[in-house]
Amino acid sequence: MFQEKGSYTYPFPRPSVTTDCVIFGYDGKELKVLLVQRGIPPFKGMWAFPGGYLQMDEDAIEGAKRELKEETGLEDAYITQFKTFSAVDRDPRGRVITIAHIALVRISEVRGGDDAAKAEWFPIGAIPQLAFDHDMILREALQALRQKIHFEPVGFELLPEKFTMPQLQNLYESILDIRFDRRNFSSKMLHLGILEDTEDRPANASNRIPVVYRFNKERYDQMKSKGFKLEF
Amino acid sequence: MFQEKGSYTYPFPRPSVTTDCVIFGYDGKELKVLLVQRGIPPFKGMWAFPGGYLQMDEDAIEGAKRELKEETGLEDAYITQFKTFSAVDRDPRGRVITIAHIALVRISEVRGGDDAAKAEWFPIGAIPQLAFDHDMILREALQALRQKIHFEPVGFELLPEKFTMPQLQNLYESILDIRFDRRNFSSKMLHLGILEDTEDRPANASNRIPVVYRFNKERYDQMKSKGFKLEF
DNA sequence: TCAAAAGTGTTCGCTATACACCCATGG
DNA sequence: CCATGGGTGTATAGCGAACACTTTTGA
Repeated sequence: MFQEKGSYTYPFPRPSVTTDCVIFGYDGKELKVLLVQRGIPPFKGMWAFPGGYLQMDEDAIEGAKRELKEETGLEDAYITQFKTFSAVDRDPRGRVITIAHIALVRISEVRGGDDAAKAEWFPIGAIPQLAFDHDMILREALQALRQKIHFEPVGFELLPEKFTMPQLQNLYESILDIRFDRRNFSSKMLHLGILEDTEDRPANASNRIPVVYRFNKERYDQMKSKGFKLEF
Repeated sequence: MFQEKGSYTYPFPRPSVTTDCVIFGYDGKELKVLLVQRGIPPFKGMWAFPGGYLQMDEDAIEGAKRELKEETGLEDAYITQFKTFSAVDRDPRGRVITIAHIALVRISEVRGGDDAAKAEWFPIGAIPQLAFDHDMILREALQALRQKIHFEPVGFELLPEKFTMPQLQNLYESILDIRFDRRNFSSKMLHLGILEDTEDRPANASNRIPVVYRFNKERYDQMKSKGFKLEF
């Protein structure tokens, strides 16, 4: 898969091209991102998004998926390109442009990476100092995620298959950093017609047992193809 | 500005990186795009978006602006990155990825390009066969423009400084390919509070003289910073 | 006076919002 | 029986959509 190291010569200079993955997860309390600690200079010891060189036989999404799999073991998570960062001096080693992606994963399904690199989940509100221009990338990724959640049911990629209305609400509140009224949130969600009552009633903590829902993707795709807009 | 031709050697292969510009314009009737006809293979004789190699001392937006200026003479048009295309086989000459941009210009302000290449405006509904994967790029650019116009006042970049309500409506209808009710469109627009009556009353054709408006950018920025959403 | 284009206001239904009480469970 | 958390309905206001007639101008 990887190219042999060797010697590649071109008549004009070329930048290196990498893909980076801003991997979002949700632990039931907060929105988090997965970061890896750099073991080598530049920015040794600082944290960064998983990423690496784009191979000659893969496109950007494939590259990002490869990075995601190396870091989390996941093969079919939600992943989407969101912006390419190309500032001339963003990497002190030379001209490197990066095609940045957003991935949404269930933290519970993540296993340790193949990489030796130390990886860790950080809450969105407590991000350590980041390498390169990754603080800017994170800002823009968050903004893109917030935009997206208004029109696409992306939240469900972050929750387990079965979830309760309070969990869903808490996720939306974590992502958008605003509070919703319980009654209004619930009725708006239910009226969208994309949630399915699983009839599951698992024993809970010391309080009333919540209804457990599942996201009905078929229904959503069907409604979308008939031209309805989600708009949350 | 351009690198000297020479010999640049790297330990790993690198893709070429280009920027492309989907340049939209509006002639008062239809939404159009500016295309240039390719004079050399591959795809000789077919049409393509203005674009070219990213230089080592410019970032993607600068590259796109440079291409835009070469083709139209314009230096300060609206321009924004929208997606990077990186399919392995998108260019038969080798691995080339392109950072695609959308530019919005006033056709009347465009002058012939520096390039010898033949450039021409094509209505969105009558696009000739395009080189490379530019048909896909156009589809996605249109989609991005349609998304954007719901939340940002991008339409004004395509109209002359002074315009009438029917012109503005026709532009929206051209971009979104739907019809609006005159009364609803007008009142919705006016209630946004971002249009200013110029008091101009130019002689017209054989009918009632319309009110001439101007986009009040200061007002818009002010409202935006106070957290209002446009939503059209 | 006619044709063409532009201006304008009202009604209705839906949706967003604000808001308070009851229910189920475990301790 | 109490504390905790979850479920539910109603009233109001504002916005989007539907809809028709009048005004201005030049020919």
